[in-house]
Amino acid sequence: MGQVMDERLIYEILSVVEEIPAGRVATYGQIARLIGRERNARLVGRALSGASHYGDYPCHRVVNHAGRLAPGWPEQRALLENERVTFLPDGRVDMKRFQWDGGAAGQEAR
DNA sequence: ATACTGACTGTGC
DNA sequence: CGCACAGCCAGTA
Repeated sequence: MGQVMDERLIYEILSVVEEIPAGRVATYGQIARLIGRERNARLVGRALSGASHYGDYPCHRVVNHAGRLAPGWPEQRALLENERVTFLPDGRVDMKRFQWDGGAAGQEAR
């Protein structure tokens, strides 16, 4: 079957996603930068759209830089709330509080 | 091959 | 910080 982008890329992305701690969220660009593809943030989203096909990954902890959740996946909000992630009245995640440090240790949620 | 779309981001105001 | 616009990459028509 065919197409799916390089499995290597999928593996790198999922490898990072798997590292996201519960109660925290990461942005597509953040993940893209960690795998050396900062300009491929959109590709990360596309890859995650089929991540479930590769196994169980906390792809619900990945949101865009605005804290907006993935369209067509309202269930994502419940998954995050279940991890103590609070939402703003606008329906966005409070990135200031829940954005993952992404490897830059030293930062912790208060 | 070109055009449009999308789980995106950065910059300017 | 919020809105508008441009840039970017891959898939689909």
